[in-house]
Amino acid sequence: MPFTLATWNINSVRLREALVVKLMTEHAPDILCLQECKSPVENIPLDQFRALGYSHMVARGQKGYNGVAILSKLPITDAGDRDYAKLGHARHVAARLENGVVIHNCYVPAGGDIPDRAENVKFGQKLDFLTDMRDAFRADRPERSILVGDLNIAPREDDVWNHKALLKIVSHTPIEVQHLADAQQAGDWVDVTRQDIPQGLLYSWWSYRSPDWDSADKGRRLDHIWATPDISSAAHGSRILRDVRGWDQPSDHAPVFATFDL
Amino acid sequence: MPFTLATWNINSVRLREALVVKLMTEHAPDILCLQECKSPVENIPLDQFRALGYSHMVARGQKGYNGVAILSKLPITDAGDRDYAKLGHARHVAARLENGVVIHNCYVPAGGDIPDRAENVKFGQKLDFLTDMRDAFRADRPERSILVGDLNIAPREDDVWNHKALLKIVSHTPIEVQHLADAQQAGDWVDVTRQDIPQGLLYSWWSYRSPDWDSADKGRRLDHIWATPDISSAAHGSRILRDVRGWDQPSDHAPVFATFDL
DNA sequence: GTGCGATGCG
DNA sequence: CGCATCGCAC
Repeated sequence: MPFTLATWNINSVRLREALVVKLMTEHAPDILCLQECKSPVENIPLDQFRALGYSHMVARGQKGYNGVAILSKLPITDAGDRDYAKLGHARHVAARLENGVVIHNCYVPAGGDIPDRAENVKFGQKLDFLTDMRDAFRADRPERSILVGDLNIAPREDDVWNHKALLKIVSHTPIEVQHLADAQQAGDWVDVTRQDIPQGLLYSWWSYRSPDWDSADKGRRLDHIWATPDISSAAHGSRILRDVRGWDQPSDHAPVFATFDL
Repeated sequence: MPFTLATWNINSVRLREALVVKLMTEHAPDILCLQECKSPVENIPLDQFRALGYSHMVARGQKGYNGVAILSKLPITDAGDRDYAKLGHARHVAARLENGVVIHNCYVPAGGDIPDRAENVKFGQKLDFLTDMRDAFRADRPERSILVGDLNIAPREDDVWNHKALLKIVSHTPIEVQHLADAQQAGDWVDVTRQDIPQGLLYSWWSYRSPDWDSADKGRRLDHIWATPDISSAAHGSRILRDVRGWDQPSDHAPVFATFDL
């Protein structure tokens, strides 16, 4: 049975409940992974999502920051969470489908403004988070797994609007890109989006600070869908719903989609 | 030339710009006096009001608190402000019409919760504000003048939903009512609203805290229109637009109207 | 630019 | 309850 999966940094699930409903109604992914819910789990407006067929949720939350949720039309069970870098944040949760496939929903720390762990503890935490991810995948090699989320890193030159200009900007520095690559390699993860769309500029995030985000198009691909090699060939149909960034009172992230024939 | 005047505590003129526009469009007072603008004067959205014919404004503002504005279709000139009780707040401004009539727009301090100046400095400031008003009217007896605003006192038994229950509640305590009466008497001010509507319960404010404000109807008449005796007989047509309290995202105050044939 | 918490004020 | 400020995060 094929299923479609989406990942979306929603930047407050309560404030943007209507946008989640709109995405569910108009695009109907079978599984929707959200980041930055900024809400305790009990305050996520689950009833509205349930009414649209999303009967299952596995989530972790905290009061005003972070928070990840997996909403699903298909039955899922809670597969636990990881506190990478021991930050005490709600930045990871996993769910298991009935076919055994495990979905990891991640929200990697943004890392602050200064790309130097000596000057900026947040940047160190970001690197540590990725290192802990790497070590976890090394220790327990994932199988039949999908990893999605806001990884807050644009790894490739064509994942940013200006590679040279962003080399010193957090999200595209070589050290971050290397840490992400190490984690990816440790799990043997296949970048599904780039498997489907190997060429060309591709973004999933545009800053709020530029009102003309669409014409200026200074984007970055921070949101990712990965899969382990045993199921990566089942993936297809990747796309980023850029239009969603233009909806009313939008998130600064656009949802990323992929379909798996499993 | 008759003119209609309204007073309205707007509780943020920027947030409720659309409601001001709606009142201007649907009820079109010639002069609209606002209190609790909560905005520096330069941030009041004057252009929108100008487009509806309100070409003149006389206002005083501060950053997040207080603030009074007189918007007018008729030409007005700035007639100064008073810092009663020396609070350094934007709680009074006056404007002069071409016929010489002076309009005072006042926002009397709310006075806190405890009706005791020994325990609550805000209550003392409220009384001092009224005493300073009284002394100013004694020293310079107003003529051909109108005084409007949120006076934060419901003077009469039928200005509150329960006289007995509110005798110890700030806004209806005997000492406040006496201070207001002293200020009124010092200027020989005529309560225009009660001149027109001498009998019956009359409110202009319903707390945000009760969701069923309309059915519970626990209101108070805190907003007033007064006039000096030389022009008070020209006043008629007083009304309080209770419906406005039921508009979307409303102020907790309803506008009070009167017409002057001058 | 946008949202959240805490706090002051009404 | 609702609005404003502030500091913080992204």
